Amino acid sequence: MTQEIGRRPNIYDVASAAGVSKSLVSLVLRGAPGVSPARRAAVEEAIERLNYRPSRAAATLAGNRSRTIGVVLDDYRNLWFVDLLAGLHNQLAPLGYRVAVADPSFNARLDRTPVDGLMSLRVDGIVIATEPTEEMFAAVDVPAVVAGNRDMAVPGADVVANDDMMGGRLATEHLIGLGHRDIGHVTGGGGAARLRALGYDAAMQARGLRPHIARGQGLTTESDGYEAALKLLDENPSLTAIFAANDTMALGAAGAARDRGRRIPEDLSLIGYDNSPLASANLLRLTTIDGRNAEVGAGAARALLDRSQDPATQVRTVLVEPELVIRTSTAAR
Amino acid sequence: MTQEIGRRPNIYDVASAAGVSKSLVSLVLRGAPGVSPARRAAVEEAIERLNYRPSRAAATLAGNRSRTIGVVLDDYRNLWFVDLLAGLHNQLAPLGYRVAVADPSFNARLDRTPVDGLMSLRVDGIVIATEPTEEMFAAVDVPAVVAGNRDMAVPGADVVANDDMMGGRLATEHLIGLGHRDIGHVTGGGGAARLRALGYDAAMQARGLRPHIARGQGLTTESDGYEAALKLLDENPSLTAIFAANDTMALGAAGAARDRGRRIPEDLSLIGYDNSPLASANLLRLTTIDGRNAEVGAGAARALLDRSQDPATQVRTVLVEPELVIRTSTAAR
DNA sequence: TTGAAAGCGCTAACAC
DNA sequence: GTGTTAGCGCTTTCAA
Repeated sequence: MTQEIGRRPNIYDVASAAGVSKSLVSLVLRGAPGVSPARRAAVEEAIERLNYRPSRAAATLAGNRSRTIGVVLDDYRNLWFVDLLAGLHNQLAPLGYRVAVADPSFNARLDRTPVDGLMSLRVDGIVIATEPTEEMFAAVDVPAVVAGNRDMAVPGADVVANDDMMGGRLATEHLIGLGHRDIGHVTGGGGAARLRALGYDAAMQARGLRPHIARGQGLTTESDGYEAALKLLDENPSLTAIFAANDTMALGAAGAARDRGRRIPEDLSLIGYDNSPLASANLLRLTTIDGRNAEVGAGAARALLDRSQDPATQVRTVLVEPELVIRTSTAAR
Repeated sequence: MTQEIGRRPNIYDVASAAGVSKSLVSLVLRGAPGVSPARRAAVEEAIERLNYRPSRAAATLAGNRSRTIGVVLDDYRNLWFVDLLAGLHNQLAPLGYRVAVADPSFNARLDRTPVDGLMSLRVDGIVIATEPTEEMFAAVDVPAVVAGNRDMAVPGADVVANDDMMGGRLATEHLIGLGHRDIGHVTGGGGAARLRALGYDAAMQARGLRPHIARGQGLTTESDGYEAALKLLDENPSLTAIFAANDTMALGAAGAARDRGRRIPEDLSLIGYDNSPLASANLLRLTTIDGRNAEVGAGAARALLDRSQDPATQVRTVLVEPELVIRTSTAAR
């Protein structure tokens, strides 16, 4: 053991411990074919014995690519992204790619936008899972895909999303199918909510029903849902059903219903959107629309890989079909 | 503009565009003092014009440190970590450090443990915000701190946590103070839950009250809380209050109460733990214990910085005092 | 199938 | 206050 104490082993240490050259070690690390089993075993044994971990910094620098995909997230509090990340990871991990998450609220002050941090990491692609800003996409110069429907288009970026308008229609038609006629909608800010509201509106109009839409002060939080639902219930006492733009707002709406003495589903049917962990909670057992975010994530990964192979690919939009998930927060009138 | 198209600008490009040497650029990047205002402005202008983003890979490799702190997270679904990250970030960002998150469920298959990935990133320190495993801390060779109380101790790592036992006592004493005598506790797996249960037990014993503890099949999820609370309510119909080991389990308990026809707080008082976003939802308005996770995060950051300055520092445990947050899920008997 | 050697873009120590 | 230079630990030709 000639290795100094305290120094981290590097590829040379492994190579000499295994009695091979460092290129050979590099090949083994990347699982390249055509390395003799004996040498491969020797290298693996040396890696294990020295507790060697390759430096990603060196690999990124030398290879001029990080094998990392960056994801720009909105807010950890809204759980819709969990399946998105899982879907991304499932596609990407087998190819040796990693996922790095950037939250706009963190690492601020170090970078002007979360994208800056990812560019400094030399990510090979970016998934924008938030409402994009001009500043943000000005900084991007790798393949990018926008996950989810947004108000603003990012030039040159593919879009992979669930079909929010169809989802809004599905939700509304479910309520209509249960016999409801006075159906309110609780909406918020952002492209997805806008489309869900359009779907709601289309379904109502198609049946000649009058739409009732309300929104809170902010975006799509629980308290926005609460506020908006109160407004709806107070202005339209005959309402028998509410469609909330997402599960978090539906939680708020459930609070409003409770505060107005309306039982769910006996007095008021409630449907959400996202099929987040919240929806399956026993207190809510919320009927909701599943945007199939894992498939959105997988689609985003594929779009990124396609585009990095051929940057000139036509920009496209991929829409995943949402599904109705029936629980017990909705009932026949 | 002699720069090739397509190539990313590097520090040389900036230097020559600004008419200075590359060390000067490096100094400006790190905000070093003692650079003349004129040259600093020239460098900043060049950075802006070329849209230059320094390569973190190169900086890490050359500087032999990444200025990044790694955080190992449990599960995105449980929101207790949100404030922890904020606290970490607030301490670290002014010093130019970044935070990288590793989720055990992601990036699996690439690494044996999430720690491997962070070591490959050459993080300067690690915050373990999950139940540690032997495999995990065998791989760590940078300063480490465990955030939160855990079953297993990590040798050489500081611990920063809220005082879960005191919190358990606080919660229980709040209920006792409201006149409750038949108080049940819903618990789960992990070190924090164990200590919270001890606090509950101590408070009950101190008043000569008989403890009733139940747990679900799994760890500390909503459905575990639901199951355990059902058990509690069915076996002890005289129960007038429940203390749940965290807010997520409290949500489950609220579902169980509803299913057994118990109104909160009229028929049953309910208290949670964590003061997560869930607790402030209007449907719950949950009285809870605030573990002050932002301060835990800040403490973890300080512990890491202290230890990297002097690795021989005595290992210590820092306990943050939890606080009772009263909402309307608890009421006098 | 394996080895040698040239960088990748930066930091830090030192010289001026 | 500013410039020069030697690596950091890898990947990637290219040759053997």
